[in-house]
Amino acid sequence: MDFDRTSITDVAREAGVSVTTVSHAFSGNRHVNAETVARIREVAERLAYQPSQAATSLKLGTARAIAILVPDLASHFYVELAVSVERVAHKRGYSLILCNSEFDDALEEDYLALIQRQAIDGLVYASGSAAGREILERAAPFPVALIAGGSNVSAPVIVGADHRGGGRSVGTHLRDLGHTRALVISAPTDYVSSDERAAGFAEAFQGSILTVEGDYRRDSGANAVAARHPKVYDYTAVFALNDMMALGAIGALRQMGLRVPSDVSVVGFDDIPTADLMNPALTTVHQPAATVGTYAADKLLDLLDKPETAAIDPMLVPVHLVVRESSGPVDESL
Amino acid sequence: MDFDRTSITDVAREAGVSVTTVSHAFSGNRHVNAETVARIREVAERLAYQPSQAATSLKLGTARAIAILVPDLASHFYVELAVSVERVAHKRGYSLILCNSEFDDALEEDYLALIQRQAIDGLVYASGSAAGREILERAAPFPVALIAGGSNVSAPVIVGADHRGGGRSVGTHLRDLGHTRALVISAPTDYVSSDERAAGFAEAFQGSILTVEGDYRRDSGANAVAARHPKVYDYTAVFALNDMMALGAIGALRQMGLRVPSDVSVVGFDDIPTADLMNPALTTVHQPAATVGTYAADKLLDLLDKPETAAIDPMLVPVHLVVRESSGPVDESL
DNA sequence: CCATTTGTGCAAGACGTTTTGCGAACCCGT
DNA sequence: ACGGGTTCGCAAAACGTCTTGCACAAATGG
Repeated sequence: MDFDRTSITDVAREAGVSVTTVSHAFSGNRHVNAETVARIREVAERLAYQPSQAATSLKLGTARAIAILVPDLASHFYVELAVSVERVAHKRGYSLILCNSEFDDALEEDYLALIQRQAIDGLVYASGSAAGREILERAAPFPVALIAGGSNVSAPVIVGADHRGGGRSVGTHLRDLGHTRALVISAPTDYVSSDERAAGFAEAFQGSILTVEGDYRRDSGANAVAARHPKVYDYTAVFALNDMMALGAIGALRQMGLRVPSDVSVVGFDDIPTADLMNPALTTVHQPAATVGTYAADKLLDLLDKPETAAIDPMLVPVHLVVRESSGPVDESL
Repeated sequence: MDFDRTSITDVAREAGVSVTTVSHAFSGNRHVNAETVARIREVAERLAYQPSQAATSLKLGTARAIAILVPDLASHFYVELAVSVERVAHKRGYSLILCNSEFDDALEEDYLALIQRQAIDGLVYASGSAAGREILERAAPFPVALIAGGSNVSAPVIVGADHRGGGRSVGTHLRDLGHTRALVISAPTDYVSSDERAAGFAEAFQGSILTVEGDYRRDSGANAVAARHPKVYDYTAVFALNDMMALGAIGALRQMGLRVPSDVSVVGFDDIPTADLMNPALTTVHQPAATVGTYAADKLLDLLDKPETAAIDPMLVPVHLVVRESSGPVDESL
């Protein structure tokens, strides 16, 4: 297929030096005359020489790559996370391998094999499944940045948005509006971020709460309210654990002839890019995904690039409630 | 740091066989007794052995990885594309390296170095920049799947959505509605997909067209119409080359006190997941991103996995117009 | 002019696999 | 007991890079 790849030997020959010198010219490991370096650089450029990834990787024991493992790249938060992680990885000379588990434990396990393979030097783990966490424990001293951590798993880098605080601010908001009975559309409970959001909400809301499990998708939000009519299950507010489900809920509410927010208020979580364009504009919790991703990636790469780096304290990134039109005071006339 | 990695030698010792046999047990390259294979498998499992990626890569000359290069992962189309490509890659035993050029030619060049590095076996190139294409030419016989191809660049796999057809259907739709003067909010012209959309539109619309260049973001859509008031620039319809700009345009129109679609119709492109929830619901062109991505990845990997595969004819995936509420007949009373 | 520094070459080993030719056992049926 | 098949070990080479000890020349300093 491909016959001739330009190797370090070719560069050496062309530049009239030994491979030793070429190698040192790049690594800086041994002093090389400035002119020689320049000449080598020029030749390498001309021949489009790049050292074989596999060879350097094998010799140096480093892959110059990290991976990001997310449960659902279709979700806005994870996209923004991946983008920000990719940006710092690239800036620091690492490649980013994308792993999308789609909430499937078996897939997660597949991806985690990249560690044993030494195909990656570090991992940004943003999929909070119980199974995955157990696996992470096994991979013990491996450099991983845990996103949306919380709980009892330890990792060299832990950073997350303040889901509990976010949930709490939603609870407060709704309670202040006069609501006392709410429906929360939750999500698979082995994902800590969901648990935290729901727990924070319960803490602050202090009213009666009915919980229906969703799966983060629009349909599940719609189904949740469709199966529990507000009038019969008696609630005036809905807290969906993400925006998509909130949107689904609003749609279903509409179809039932109910108005948002005069009949029932709906609050989401994430603040997707079009949340402000909805009708009504969605009240939701804004997550600074890029901040989280950038911080996680930077700390993770610090760990890899400068071994003298100490362990880092867990970091909690604040979130904030964005009040728009989908939430309002309870209609006393009811 | 890490002292002991379980190598193939460890597995051999533990299973009481030679490394030769272990290797053959996995590769199937030489017949090995079924019981022996089972024992080796069991031991490997127990020791959590995975062959070193670097070593196999070096020996076999294959990285078992491909990359996807997109201009903007924040855009819905590219996310869906990446997700579908990742799915196929994983299913077929490849890793996917994410490259987000952010419309920056320098970054593209960085990423393309992965090819020389032999860090990837193939590439899904979805960033239609002129510079990138020129680079691709240099990497000549490299297995690349070109997305949104068109134009004159050749590649082993070419697959794209029918942007021209999509643009055409928008043109037809608007013309049939009675519009004769339109504003198109375009995008950097060295990206072929944009050119195609605009060209198709012009073909079918056959009215007077005013073009303003945007950058695919909401703001640029808003700015475009803000700078050209419909009443003074005299148009009754706008075609934005993607949904985000269309949404921006609608917002700006609103702010000018104009109604959509009774005063001016707005059509987008992409059909983002919340397009149907807008107010008004957005008329747009649906792109089957997953179909494109799956096809591209499958064909690309066919090329890598079975060398006997012949070159593939370019494939054009049909798109379709989704008429919703943001477009309507011209108001004759004006 | 001798001592030191600077710049480089040479050769060899290592990283962990995969592959291959050459046997050497062993089992089977006859 | 013999030819043929099955199963496997051994040893060596190879993939492309980095590293290192030793050597040697040229340039520099005193």
